[in-house]
Amino acid sequence: MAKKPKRPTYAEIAKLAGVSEATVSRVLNGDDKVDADRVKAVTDAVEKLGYKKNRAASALASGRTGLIAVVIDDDLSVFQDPFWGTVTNGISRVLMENEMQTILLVAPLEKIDSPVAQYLMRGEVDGVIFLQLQKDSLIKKLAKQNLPLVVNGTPHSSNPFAYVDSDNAGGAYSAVEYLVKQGRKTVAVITGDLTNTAAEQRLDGYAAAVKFFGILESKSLVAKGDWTRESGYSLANQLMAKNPELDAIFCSNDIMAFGAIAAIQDAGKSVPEDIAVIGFDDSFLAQNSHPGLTSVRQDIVGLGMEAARMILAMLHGDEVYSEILPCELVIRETA
Amino acid sequence: MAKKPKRPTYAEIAKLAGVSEATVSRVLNGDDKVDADRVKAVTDAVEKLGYKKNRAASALASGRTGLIAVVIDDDLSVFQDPFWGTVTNGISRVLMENEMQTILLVAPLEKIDSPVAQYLMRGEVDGVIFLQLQKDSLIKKLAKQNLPLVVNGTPHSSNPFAYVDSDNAGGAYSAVEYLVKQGRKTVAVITGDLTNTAAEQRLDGYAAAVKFFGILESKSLVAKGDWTRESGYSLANQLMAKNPELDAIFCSNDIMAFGAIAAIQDAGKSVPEDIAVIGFDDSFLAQNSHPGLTSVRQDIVGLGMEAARMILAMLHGDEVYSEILPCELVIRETA
DNA sequence: CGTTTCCGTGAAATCGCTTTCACGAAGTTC
DNA sequence: GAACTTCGTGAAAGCGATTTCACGGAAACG
Repeated sequence: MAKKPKRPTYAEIAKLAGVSEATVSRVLNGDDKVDADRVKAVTDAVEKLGYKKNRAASALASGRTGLIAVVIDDDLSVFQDPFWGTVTNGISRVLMENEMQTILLVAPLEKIDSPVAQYLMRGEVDGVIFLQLQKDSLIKKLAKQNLPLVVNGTPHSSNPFAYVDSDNAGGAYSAVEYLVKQGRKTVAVITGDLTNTAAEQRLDGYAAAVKFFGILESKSLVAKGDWTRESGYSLANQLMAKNPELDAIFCSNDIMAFGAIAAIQDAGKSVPEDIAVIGFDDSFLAQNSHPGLTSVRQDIVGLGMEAARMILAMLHGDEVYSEILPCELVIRETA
Repeated sequence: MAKKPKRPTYAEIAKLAGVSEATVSRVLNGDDKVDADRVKAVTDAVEKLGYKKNRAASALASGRTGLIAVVIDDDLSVFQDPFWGTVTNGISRVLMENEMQTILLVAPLEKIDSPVAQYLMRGEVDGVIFLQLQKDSLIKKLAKQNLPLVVNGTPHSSNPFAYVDSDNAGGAYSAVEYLVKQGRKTVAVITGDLTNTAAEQRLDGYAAAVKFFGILESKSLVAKGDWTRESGYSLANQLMAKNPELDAIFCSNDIMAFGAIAAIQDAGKSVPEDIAVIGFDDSFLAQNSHPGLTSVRQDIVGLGMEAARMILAMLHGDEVYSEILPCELVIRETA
């Protein structure tokens, strides 16, 4: 057991500052109607004693725990994808700066009455950030309880909660725009699993750019993938077979892009000379591959930081609106 | 603000069970010397009321927060590597099962008096798990305070704290063993940054196997890398130049293995026909590359789970010993 | 049997902070 | 200048558990 170095309490501060404990509390919680001299006296005393609030006592008295839960649905793969780790990093950073604690909940959320769900509903945390969309029913129920809540990723329908997401459509658009400006005429797309809003939006961005720049629009240029390398490989083969003119492929993630590149090379063509390839995510993979993959980068840490800021704003009672963060095309060798 | 659904307290349980609050506390905290009938009465009441302890109140009264901190030194790259996310996943899972909360601290730990360090020393958590080795001074100071503490990774010297790590040496050994059994005669190694104990151990494992199986030992077969793809590439070239007989390379991580493979192929040789390559980590990269990389897999989730179990044991007052988890060779196409 | 130990139990104090409430001083109103 | 507000402040009552302490009865001892 850790030995407890006796920490100062309100009693000592109050004595040293010559005020009541109530006033100490007011000062420390930013109540504005306290005489300036007293505020000074208290802050000085706090400084001098190196005082830090006891979170447990504070939580007990106020009912606010100072905890924000980050919920990750634990279907194995989740944290294997560095994406979520990075988002969490951003969240943690912002919360810490604001004296809030990030507590991590990795668990299957299948049922609305799972232990985690109950935990959240019990008011053990001041707010929740969901990484990726969960069962809507749970989220709605929590929202109804007025528990501050932010979701990472765009929901399917209009929803009673705020979310943050990358500008998937914009990112896809800029990838296609770049390809066109490089002189590519026939740009295909390999989508992700379209039940996923991110995949949908990336396809929308592609379609919008194709239309805007007036290059060939064709159903045969749209291949529906499922995020896997295999789908990238086989769909790239199909695309090449159906479209002899094909000179560029935009893939909705990096993994599929690698599959596509392999297919292109196996077909005896070269990247980017014959066919340019752009991925999405600017993953570790993209950065460390050979040739370097041109890819759309999301501000992943930013997603986390923004989610955290939104939660803090909600806690503060402010009105909060969903946010879309811009993406950026990172140009390497494949396009 | 979340509305607080009024939760039951000891008072109600005590009334319903016909005992004092003190007894309720005893039952709920597993004090064994309580009359069996009363235990039954209390547990029944708890069940019936759907009671859950208020953590803040409990923490305030007992001085135990129920929180375990997971500390990650935030030098950017950290959570980019899915390794730590996965470890954290394991930790969180075990702690949650034991009604403990995982709080995430992502912050630069440079100074011993950083905010995070102070936070930890202030007794805001019951225990700490460090992901990767931190400044020894901080850890030692915390250990001196008797704060339960587990480190992921092997420390350089004997230390006053417990750690968990993978059997790096064993993993490397088994990789070389496999290569030898496949008939390879001249096996080189590309090490990681040798100031790192994991890199050191992997090299030791390689050396032990080379000696044991009686294959060629030579300084020219040991190339000192730094974990990067570039080092893998250039060192593989050097190795090939110096050793015409070279027919296998064991790399201390997957990234360098990919660099090596690129070098081999650029030299007009093929993998694994001419030269076999084995990596370490069995990363996402290894699983999704083409050709599939043969690599040494660590039980990453296991590392986290074990660390969590160790912390719990310490909290329980048990003697705890460092643990080394076995690695497993995953055979794919490159060897 | 009388006396001493041992044990399970409840009353009450306590943990450290927040918040309500009432009070007196100062500021307004007519 | 009486009556009414407004405002900053401290006393004190919680928040909901844990833990100390003392008590009475049962068991053990002589």
